[in-house]
Amino acid sequence: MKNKEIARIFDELGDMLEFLGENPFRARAYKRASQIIYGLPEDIEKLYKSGKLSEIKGIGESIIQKVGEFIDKGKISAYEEYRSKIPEGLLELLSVPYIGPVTLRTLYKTLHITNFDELIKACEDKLIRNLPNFGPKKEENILKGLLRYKEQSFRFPIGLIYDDITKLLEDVKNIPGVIRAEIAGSFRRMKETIGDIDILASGRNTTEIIRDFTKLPTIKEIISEGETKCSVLLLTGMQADLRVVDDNSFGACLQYFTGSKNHNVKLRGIAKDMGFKINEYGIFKGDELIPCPDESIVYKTLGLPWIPPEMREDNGEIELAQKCNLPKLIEYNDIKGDVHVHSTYSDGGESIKAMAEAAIKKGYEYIVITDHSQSLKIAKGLEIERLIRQMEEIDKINRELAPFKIFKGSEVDIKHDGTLDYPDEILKQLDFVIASIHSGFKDDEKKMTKRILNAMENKYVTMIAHPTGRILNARDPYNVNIIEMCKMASKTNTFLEINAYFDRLDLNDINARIAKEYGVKFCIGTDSHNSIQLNMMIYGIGQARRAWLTKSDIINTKNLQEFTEEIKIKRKKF
DNA sequence: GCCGTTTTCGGCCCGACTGTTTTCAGTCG
Ligand SMILES: Nc1nc2c(ncn2[C@H]2C[C@H](O)[C@@H](COP(=O)(O)OP(=O)(O)OP(=O)(O)O)O2)c(=O)[nH]1
Ligand SMILES: [Mg+2]
Ligand SMILES: [Mg+2]
Ligand SMILES: [Zn+2]
Repeated sequence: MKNKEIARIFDELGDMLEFLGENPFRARAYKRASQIIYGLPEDIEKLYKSGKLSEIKGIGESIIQKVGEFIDKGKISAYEEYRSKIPEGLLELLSVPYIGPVTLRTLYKTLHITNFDELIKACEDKLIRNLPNFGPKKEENILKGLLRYKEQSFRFPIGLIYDDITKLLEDVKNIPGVIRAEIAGSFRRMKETIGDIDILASGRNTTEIIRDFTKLPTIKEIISEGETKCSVLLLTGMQADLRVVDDNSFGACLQYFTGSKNHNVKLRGIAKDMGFKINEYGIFKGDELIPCPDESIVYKTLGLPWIPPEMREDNGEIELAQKCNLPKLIEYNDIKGDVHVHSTYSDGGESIKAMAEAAIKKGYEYIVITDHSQSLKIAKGLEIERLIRQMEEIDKINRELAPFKIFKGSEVDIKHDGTLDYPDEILKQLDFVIASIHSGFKDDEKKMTKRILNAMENKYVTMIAHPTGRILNARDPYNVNIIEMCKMASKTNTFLEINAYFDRLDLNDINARIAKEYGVKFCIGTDSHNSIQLNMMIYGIGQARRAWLTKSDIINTKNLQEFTEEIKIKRKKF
């Protein structure tokens, strides 16, 4: 799929136009198109060839022509033209705090800065302060921005900072005068990675609340501080934004601060057309303020149902809300069991029984124990004899823990030659067989896709785990053809996993939404290697909600009896 | 560049904080 590649080009085209000082709305149109294409629940090439691209709002004649050019020739001439005019590496500086298109243009035109190192040097040589409309503060800020950018330009996986964020929220709630407080931003939308922490609080004396916040011991540096908001750097290097409003505005401000930006822009545009104005303080009809203590009032005033935060990406959710057609998303308490759990038999840290007891504490009815298979030696993969002994132990524990049920499973390696790591006579004895890739990540698309399709064509393979293999901030997805994988999953009744492990989240939101279009059914598994990790389930559910999945799309929302039947279906139909 | 049962031209979300601007532009949320 060329979606990502094309999206990246349009995003850069947007940057180029901003840098060149073109009409900012034109630049924004490219960025908008980039985001639409990135989040497209289909293959852009297919849409282009069937003429359906023009039906998408925000994609017009010029963009379609460029998409066509890229698909046919692998190049976009207008883009190449701009690229030859702008030094490589220059636009990267737009990601540096305090540097926007105007600043960058001045730096380039006057000091001929073209990259990170030259800009650092210019700051150190105190060349910046003398430029027109610049000064010593600006110079100092740019240097700080450069260092911050160098130190930490990546985004945090949501699971990695979940506890820190909830702790910070408690700190805010404990500030005297705070009435209500909530986490907003990408965290509330359950995005897989989080750029910064956004917290909203309500209270009367906003200035004092903000001052108290800046004195918290977890705060390293204040970036900005005013009467309604402040930005700080935490000791962890993360940025946190606090917004404080009167309690009557809490709902409107939560709506604003939850975003996404594109969702807000779309919503505000609709409000405007209807004769309203929305901002973070409320919704206005002329001069009259309609107070919004509750977020749903904002939506209700526009004749819309409340939209779950996970859907607020302007990916079509507002149109659906207008038709009162929002899906009923899977809820965080819908999960009845975990389908991807390791034990000390392979590389897990706790016994089967300990994992089962932790699952019982979470209110689950079942888990599937899925230790690694024999060829995965680094993870203590199970030889066949050990696997058989494990099955016997599971039988024994099941007698003790009934009616809770431990299913016999395995995470069977799809070997480099495309075969599975256990023979069928063994697989058929297992209740739930996971197949997954742990080697040969560099295979080309044809080979990698064939390996995975082969696995799905095995009668006994219940699910493909972490289907694209990506690791957040560490490894790109391997070259699997998502569409072919989805088609085969659907055809063979093989489930695809939404792996909830904090740095996998695989399938991700976009791919899961694509998979649903092809009729795929899912399980959410945590890939837990100890009992605390069972709690990562929420991140997987978050991605499922972001993919608009409902309870019926996800097999491990079924109760024990139904689940027992569901995992037999593929074998019966084969 | 995109869009339109109020428009095919003239709009495109709205506001806070900072710095050097003596009245507001730039960046960011
Ligand atoms: N109306 C409006 N709201 C915005 C704009 N920019 C940001 N917001 C709102 C919506 C965002 O979700 C929220 C927090 O801004 P952030 O920059 O922190 O973005 P967000 O948390 O969505 O993503 P992140 O993970 O931090 O990159 O503020 C804007 O240009 N207009
Ligand atoms: Mg944020
Ligand atoms: Mg923020
Ligand atoms: Zn695993």
